[in-house]
Amino acid sequence: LYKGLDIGTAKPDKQEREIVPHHLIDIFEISERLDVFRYVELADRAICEIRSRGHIPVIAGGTGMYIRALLYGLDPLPSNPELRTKLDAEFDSESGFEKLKELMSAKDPGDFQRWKQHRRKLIRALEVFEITGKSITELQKTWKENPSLRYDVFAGTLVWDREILKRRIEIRTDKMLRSGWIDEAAEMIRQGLLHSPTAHQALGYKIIAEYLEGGISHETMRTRIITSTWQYARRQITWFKNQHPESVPINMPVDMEKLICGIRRQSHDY
RNA sequence: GGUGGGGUUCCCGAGUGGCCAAAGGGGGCAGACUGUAAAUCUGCUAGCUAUGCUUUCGGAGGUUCGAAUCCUCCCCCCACCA
Repeated sequence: LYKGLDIGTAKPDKQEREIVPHHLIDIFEISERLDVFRYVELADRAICEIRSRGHIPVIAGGTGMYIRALLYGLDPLPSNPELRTKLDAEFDSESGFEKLKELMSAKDPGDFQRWKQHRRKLIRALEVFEITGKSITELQKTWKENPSLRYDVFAGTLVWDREILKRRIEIRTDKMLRSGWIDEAAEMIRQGLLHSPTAHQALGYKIIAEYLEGGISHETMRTRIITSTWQYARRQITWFKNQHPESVPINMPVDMEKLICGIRRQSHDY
């Protein structure tokens, strides 16, 4: 989605994009704040446009929450950017967290119990509570109790053998570092990546920043990127295993045929 | 060769007689997840025929009712001196 984070987020390159047109790439500046809701709006629009041309859209990516939100929808929870900015300023810090807990345990004990260790979720719950006077848990019930797919999809979760996956992450990291990731990161940091609202969360850039400041060696940086990527991959495994009943496992690389057949079937349905 | 410091559970690292299968961190494993999600958070992490037992704190002995902790010898590592 973000401009500039080409190597670090492993964007498809020019050649790949000539073969398969990609959407929603480079549509945000790193200084922009992004969230699931906006993503779903944009993805819906892109899907609609692709289908209107008689083509089959393929949703690819590892951001579980975004994909689930696209496929199952979001409950109509309100948001208020100004209020949120205010709440963040007040509570999104070590010291603010204690105040937040006190406030929420008084105002909204249910959500407080649910998220008492989780600063961000508690702030979001407070935001919703301030706007609606209701607990976010209460308002999320529609999705929880009656999840239904918004699109007729064939969904597959790519599953690699763990040892092979680890090895692939290592190879991928080295490849990215050799392709100039460090220079890219330096440039992005110069443009304010570390203080960006959401883009700074892209994996690896903060670790590279530490290396550039001389805090850690090249090898330590490399190892940490590999470890974080691996941990992220594990979170993805958990997510897609438990949050996507519609998805079938595609054992890589042997089940590629299954994936292709699934996509073909969709195209016949059109 | 001499002096000083050190060897702790997968790793780093605390523990200097009982409350120690051993703090804390890392890693690993499992899980959560509705507007910052490549983020954030939670639980478990010696073994077993488990409210107890067995093995574990460099190795071998010893002191003690009781040792990761004290003593002796040995093996390795680091720093400084030569």
